[in-house]
Amino acid sequence: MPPKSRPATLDVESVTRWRRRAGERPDEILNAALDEFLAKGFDAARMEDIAARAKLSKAGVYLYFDSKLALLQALVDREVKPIAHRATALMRAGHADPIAALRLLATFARGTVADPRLMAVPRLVISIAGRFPEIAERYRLEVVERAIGGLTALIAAGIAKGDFRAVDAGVAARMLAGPLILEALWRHILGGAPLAPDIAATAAAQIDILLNGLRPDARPEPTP
Amino acid sequence: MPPKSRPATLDVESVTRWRRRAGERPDEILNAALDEFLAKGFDAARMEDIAARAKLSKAGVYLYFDSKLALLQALVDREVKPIAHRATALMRAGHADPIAALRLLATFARGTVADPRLMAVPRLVISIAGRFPEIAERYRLEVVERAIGGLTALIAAGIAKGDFRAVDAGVAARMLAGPLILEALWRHILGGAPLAPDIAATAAAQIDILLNGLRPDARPEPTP
DNA sequence: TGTATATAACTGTCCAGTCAGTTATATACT
DNA sequence: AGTATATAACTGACTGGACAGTTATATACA
Repeated sequence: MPPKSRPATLDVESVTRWRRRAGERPDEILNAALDEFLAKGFDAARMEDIAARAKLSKAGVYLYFDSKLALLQALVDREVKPIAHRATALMRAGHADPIAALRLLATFARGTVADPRLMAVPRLVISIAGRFPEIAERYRLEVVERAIGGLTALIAAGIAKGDFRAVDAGVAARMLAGPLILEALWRHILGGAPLAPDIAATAAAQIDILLNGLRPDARPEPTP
Repeated sequence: MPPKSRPATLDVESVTRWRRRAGERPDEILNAALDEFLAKGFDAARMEDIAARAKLSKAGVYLYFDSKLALLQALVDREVKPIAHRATALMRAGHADPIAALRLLATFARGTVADPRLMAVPRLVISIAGRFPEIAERYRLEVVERAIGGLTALIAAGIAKGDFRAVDAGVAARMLAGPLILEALWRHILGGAPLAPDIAATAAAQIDILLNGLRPDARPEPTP
């Protein structure tokens, strides 16, 4: 070993120390921020801890993001785009056979909702919604509104096609989505054990009730 | 102007200034705290502002509550007790005629969910759940778990009585409750316009689909 | 006079954001 | 190739303000 005066740790790390070009940094910082925000909440999360998690100094974070709030906004933006597209595409593809599409969706969506990693940003958005209504609204418009809208369109297509009787498509859509939201709230926010451990069975049970409720030959409830 | 050194406001208020006995204070402070917590979030809410809203000095608040966190806990406690009782009682009463009870519940619950005042504490709990899991868990156990449990029991009673076919009662319960949670999340947390402006009609549409789905003569979906 | 109720003023700590300076990589020039 | 210069990536140390919680003091009333 050459008689270098540098500390040993530097020798070990020095190979990769500056090789990392800036391109990857923002994402690393955002991941760190998400973890800290979820663990401590937006206000209680410290920029220094976020930086440390991203293996950076606090000042380093400010080279990429103007402020703590900018970090939050970038975080939501990053997740919003892909989800919205995926959801709408999936549902548009199902218009040909709405019944099959609903069956597929119910299982697929339940799997999504059970995954803590995928639920991280929604959780964050909900927790900060009171303080930053613009962020919450953006999320609602880009994600929730699209999802419910697509689902409603799918059921409306089923009604037009004669697969379902003429119920309020929006209400039916929310009878599919609502229980999923409830499950997500329960598990990931209120910290409960899964309400429905068997994803496939639960999805099947739900779709069974829903499809029977939508059946063309069912007689509508008399409104007393 | 008389050469009094006291500020004028004191003279005006002094008549009633000390008359207020301690009994009412805690509630006033809790109401003020709830408002501030909802407006700014738990961390950003300032004890001084809470005190001012309750027409007290900051130190005054500390005569009744030990800390900011104690305020939060007291707030949740205050709301938890009555709600849990009311909900279970309502549902137990309906076991004789589950169908009628579900119809009633759907409309009643939709009205509840539409009321911002009643949704204030749930909103707060959700927003702080990440930071204070014990509070969230307590709320889940005392309120959400009881509500879902009662609803499930009601539907199970309907199945036993022959009003409904033998579906998974828990799933059916969540198909009633889920859309309500979705509506609440939408309106009160994500700041959307009401998804369903006409409460009665929406409740009717939902119960129509659900009851048809539960009908004893419906044929169960084949699970492919 | 004593006790309960209240407050103004204070203290100690915490942390977002800044800045002056350092180290690694890239480029220009010989 | 080697050396000088520029610039990108990064950091340690600091500041200024905010705010939870405390203390010393005042008022009301029995």
